[in-house]
Amino acid sequence: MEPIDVFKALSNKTRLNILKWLKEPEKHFPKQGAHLPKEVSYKGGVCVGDIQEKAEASQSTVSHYLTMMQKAGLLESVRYGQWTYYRRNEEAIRQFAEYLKTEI
Amino acid sequence: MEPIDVFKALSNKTRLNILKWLKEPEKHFPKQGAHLPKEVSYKGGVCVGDIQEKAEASQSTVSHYLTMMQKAGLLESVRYGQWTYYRRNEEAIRQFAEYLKTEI
DNA sequence: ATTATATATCGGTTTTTATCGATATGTCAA
DNA sequence: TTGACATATCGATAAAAACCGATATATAAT
Repeated sequence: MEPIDVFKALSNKTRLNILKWLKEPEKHFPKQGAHLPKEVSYKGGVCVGDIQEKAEASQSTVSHYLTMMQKAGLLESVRYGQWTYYRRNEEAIRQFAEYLKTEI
Repeated sequence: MEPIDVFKALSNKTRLNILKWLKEPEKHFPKQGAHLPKEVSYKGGVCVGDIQEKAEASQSTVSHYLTMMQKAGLLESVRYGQWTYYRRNEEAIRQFAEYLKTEI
């Protein structure tokens, strides 16, 4: 987890919003998990399409954002069928907050 | 203090270094305060020239960096004669770390 | 097999950021 | 008041990021 990459990922309004939205997925993405059979639930995960709809940017842009945030360590993902579900990587985020507090 | 501006300011290696160096000015800037009469000491402040030397970038670039970091709220400055001294704005940095921990 | 759907990747254009040298501004010393 | 120095700002170019539509890939349904 490179701090610089995390700072870059967070220095964009839409990406910052995505991270915040994913704190309360059920609140911001009402139809969350609609495509998932219950036995494969991925807690807190939201599919790209739902995020795109809310973010109001093109499909390719949002896909790119999510990849970038994942590479930075802020998100993790799982693919179920044709959907990719993204959710926060809470442990990495916690570590980053800790890094900021002590090292910066 | 706009979080986005802070993230942008921190998403550059040199700027991030400057912020870290200023945590221990006496360690990283040996001749710190050399131009200052003792009665006007500005605790933790380092002049632009010393920072530039250490940062190994042009004078205009470093000056620009410092201005940007100040606008973001990470630094504060005072002018003494022909020198501008910059130091960390610890309270703002603490607030930002707190924001990150609770809001992000 | 074909079609439909979701997501990822590609290629290109526009916008922003990085970075420098040159110049302006402000201060000090002779 | 002239000259030297520190810093800030300007103007320009180069590099990187943003962003989109088009296309590729993977899965699912018919």
